[in-house]
Amino acid sequence: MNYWLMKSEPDTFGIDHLAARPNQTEPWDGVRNFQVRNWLRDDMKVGDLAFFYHSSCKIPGITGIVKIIKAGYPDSTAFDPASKYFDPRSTEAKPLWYRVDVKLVKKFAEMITLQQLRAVPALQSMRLLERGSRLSITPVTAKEWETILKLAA
DNA sequence: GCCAACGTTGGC
DNA sequence: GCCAACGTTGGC
Repeated sequence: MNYWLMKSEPDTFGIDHLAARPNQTEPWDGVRNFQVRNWLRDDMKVGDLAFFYHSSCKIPGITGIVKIIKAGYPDSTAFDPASKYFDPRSTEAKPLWYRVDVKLVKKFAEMITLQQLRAVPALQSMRLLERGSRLSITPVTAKEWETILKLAA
């Protein structure tokens, strides 16, 4: 089983949006980066857990945990000319982009801020914290996962 | 709003 | 296949 960190802008789709969804479930679509696409398509499995991260906001940080409840399948927003994620290179016969479905597991009482994460020596090599890291989904090691969970306690 | 970092595009 | 230009991300 793998661990992940998934970024979202709280103004667009934050953890409270997810909490308000029927079944607290949502397709994670709109990813248009090949590296992340490969993880979505090949590596994110049912039962994997991910931190839900708020980015591009006043206080960025981890706000909770979600679970992958459906593994990679074609992102149909790429087929829809009306969607802002439309990509004519992707077809139903040969899909280019993928998504997974996530379900809310837990919203933290207190957000773990990016600033807090940076201050933890055990997290220095975390993918998220790498210089210039911009990927909307990044892998998290089991060790990092445990370390961060303790911060949430 | 600025700007560093970096992925993608497209001309050659 | 190189690489400059461009666009986007995202923290500050």
